Amino acid sequence: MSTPLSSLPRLGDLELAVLEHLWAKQDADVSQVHAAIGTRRGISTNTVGSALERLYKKGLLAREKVSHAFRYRAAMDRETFRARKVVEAAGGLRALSKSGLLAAFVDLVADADTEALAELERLIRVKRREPPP
Amino acid sequence: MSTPLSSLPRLGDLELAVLEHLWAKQDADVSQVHAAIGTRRGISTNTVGSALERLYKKGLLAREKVSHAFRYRAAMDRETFRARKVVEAAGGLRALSKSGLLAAFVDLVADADTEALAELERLIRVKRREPPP
DNA sequence: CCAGCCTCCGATTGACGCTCGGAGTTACAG
DNA sequence: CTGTAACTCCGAGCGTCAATCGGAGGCTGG
Repeated sequence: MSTPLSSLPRLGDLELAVLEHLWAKQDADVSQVHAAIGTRRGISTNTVGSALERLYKKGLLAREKVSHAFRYRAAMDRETFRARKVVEAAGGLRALSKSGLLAAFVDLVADADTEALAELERLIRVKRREPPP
Repeated sequence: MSTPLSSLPRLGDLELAVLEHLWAKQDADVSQVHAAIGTRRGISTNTVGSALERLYKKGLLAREKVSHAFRYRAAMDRETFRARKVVEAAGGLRALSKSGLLAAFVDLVADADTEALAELERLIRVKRREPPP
């Protein structure tokens, strides 16, 4: 097990939107994030700043002082974040492998999209060919 | 798509424990659930009853009057519930199939458990052999 | 018919996100 | 070097939601 997988904190709507923006833009400061998603919501710059700071304290963002303002970026990429969420929702990796959940998961993916199933299979084949570290 | 996927309500700790108990025991009334998980927590029977009722109103439990007390049982099985949670966490089936999420998911499973990966592969092969309905 | 158990409403508490103002700090211009 | 403007962050108020439990009212069984 390479990742300890400390559980992800619960996120609100604004926090999610902010995170999404940073995944798209790579990095941004408070006013840029506010311009992108705060104006549309009619909220103040401070509110956006609070969300950024909350996310930073939760370890989901990294930041760096540039002149007198912080520049924020996501601490993990979007796919890793979502994948962790998925594992959490499943009740942990142990639950994933031991219960019938994998089967239920495959059912869902299959129902949605046959191509996704093929892609999943391909990914696994590639993965299994990798030598275990 | 077989599942309509109306989003699952947020559940608290007690509600989760109650649901877990009902998955294990099939069905139970308030005092049985309280005896099983309420006593350990030092909470009153009423509190457990409230949790049961909340879950019922959320549509996660079904119930049936037996004499003057309700008998509760889970409205969906554990695997279905978790699988829905997983889809929700992924941001919908669409996100699951279209983004790199599948790859990240495979990475996580692979890191944790090589056997799970093999099982996943087997499940997919079986699934792909099935004629699409 | 009535004592007793059960259900369910309502009140309270606590956690947490959203929201923003204001205090304190820092950078840059003049 | 000093003032102004911008930025950070604390704290307070509000809303939501789960947990908790008491009490009112209903239904059962004796």
